[in-house]
Amino acid sequence: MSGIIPPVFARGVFLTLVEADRYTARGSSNWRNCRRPAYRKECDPLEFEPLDQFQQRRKKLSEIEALGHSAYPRKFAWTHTARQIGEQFETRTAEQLTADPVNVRVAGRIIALRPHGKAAFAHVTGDGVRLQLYIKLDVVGEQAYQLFRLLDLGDIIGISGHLFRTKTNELTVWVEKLELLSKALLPLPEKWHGLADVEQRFRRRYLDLIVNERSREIFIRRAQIIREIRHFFDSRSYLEVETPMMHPILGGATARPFVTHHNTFDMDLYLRIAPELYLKRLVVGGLDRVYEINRNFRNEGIDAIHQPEFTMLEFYQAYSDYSELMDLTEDFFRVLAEKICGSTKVKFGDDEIDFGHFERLTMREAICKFWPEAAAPAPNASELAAPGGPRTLAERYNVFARAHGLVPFANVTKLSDGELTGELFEQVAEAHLVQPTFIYDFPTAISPLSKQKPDDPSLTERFELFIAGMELANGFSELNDPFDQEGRFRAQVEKGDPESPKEVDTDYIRALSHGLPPTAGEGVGIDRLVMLLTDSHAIREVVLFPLLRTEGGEPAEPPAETSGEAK
RNA sequence: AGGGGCGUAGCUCAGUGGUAGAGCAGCGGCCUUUUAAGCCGAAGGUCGUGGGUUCGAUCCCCACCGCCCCUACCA
Repeated sequence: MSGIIPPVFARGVFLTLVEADRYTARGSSNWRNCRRPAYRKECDPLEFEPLDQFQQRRKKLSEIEALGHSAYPRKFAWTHTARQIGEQFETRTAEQLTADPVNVRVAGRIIALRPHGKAAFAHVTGDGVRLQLYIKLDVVGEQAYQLFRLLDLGDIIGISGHLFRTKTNELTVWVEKLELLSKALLPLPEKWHGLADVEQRFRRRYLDLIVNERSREIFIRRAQIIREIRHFFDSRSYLEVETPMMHPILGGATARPFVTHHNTFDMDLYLRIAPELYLKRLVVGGLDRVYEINRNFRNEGIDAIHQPEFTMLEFYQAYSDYSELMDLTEDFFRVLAEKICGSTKVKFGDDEIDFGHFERLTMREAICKFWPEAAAPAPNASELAAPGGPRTLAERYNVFARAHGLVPFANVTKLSDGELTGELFEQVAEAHLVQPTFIYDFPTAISPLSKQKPDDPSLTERFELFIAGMELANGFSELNDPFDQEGRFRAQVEKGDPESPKEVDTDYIRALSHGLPPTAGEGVGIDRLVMLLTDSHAIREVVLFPLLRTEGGEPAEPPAETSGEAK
């Protein structure tokens, strides 16, 4: 999105540039192509801070062209990456490298320069690995050495040469030929401390990735995790599918949506808050096992474990119920931990998460188990199950909360027993669930899409998996009775909350009326899973470009259609 | 949304009610096995933005912008 220099114009500058102001000539219709941040009032010539260094490097670029080198050549035929050189030749001794020379062509970004007059050392990175180069005037020749002198930290170069070992025994390329592959007009962050400012790390993620190895590793590992997820489900005969991200009717979760608009249909659409209802339509359609790795959008708060757009895995399997899914989920997490981290025991902050052992507690058991001592007496499960029991306990909890400066429940009288049970669980138990724990048998009142338990209609066959105090997964035996489903949808609409659906998704009810097999389905928060497996404690560390407010203070203007013709 | 913290050179950070400092990067010079290379020299700043108090504000006060933390919201 940064400025694009029209080639003709750029060429003219490179050939004629002596003073910087030649370059800043404006008014050319070519500038119509110049995309700039919306908060900038006019289309300035391509220039960025630090201006002195930007201009300095631009000057060098024109000098490089004057030497006859292409500024931005098309390609470079490499034989090895920096990583491959390390992997393949690290064991070769200096004698072996002399006796049996290894020739390489390798490309990378310059990250360190140590010139010594007529020779120099440099480090480049390629594929995340550092590689040292040694460049000597009397080896590469006057012309190439002149080019080398015009290079800066951040430039991308390609070299050819052979491997040798220096006095300090570092595997190094003895450079014979050198070419510039891309000039960096802006400097890299400081070489010892890198880019530490969190805001800048997210806004300029490209710099973060160059400079902070941990950041790079997180996203490589994230990709491995996604790959293993696909492997896990593909090998179990699941079909990967893609369902719409723009929904005419809200559904599949309780959340506040983003709204967008389709012009031709003149139709408002919601960005999906969950793919659930579409995936179950597919099971109706005979795709008995489906999964989708999907982006969801929820217009809600942002904190260490919430982003407005986040990635979920959802999968559905016909002829199963939630207890089978809990077993599958244990396998899933254990396999991922082993494959990604090499062990079922994974360090997460001060904790060691053991993916080899999962606890299972009903929601009512969890409330009883973690009931605060100061709010004694602890309830028992039958107290929670009794009509009005959760309300009595919520009131008891509120007495305790007010006495201890905690936030009491606001709407004890308005909420149902089921809703209060959910609230109690969240307040009392959730934060304690560090080791993998399934909480199961959720109240029906907070589970509009799950099937009730045969022996207790106040509860559903639903579970959530908690690890490190975070909700990681949510699964249930899918409600497939269309009459029951319609009734629960209507109840949601009648509630009229901002998070509730505004209308009943009758097509989904119609789909159920064609017959959904007994099906179990589950969603897994991929961002949170990546957090766990990379020891990251903020979701934005595992999302490449987390949402930040627009830089520059002024709200971004929509791009004007006529801006190109305005002059 | 409420409370707290932060914003100083491109980067990482010091600092003070009296016109601002270091290291790295950059610039000029020296240097043919260094690796935080070294040595010499010069430069670089509307101290987030806008108001106010003051003889004088980067510092004190207010508002705004952005980021972080806590709380709230959040299946």
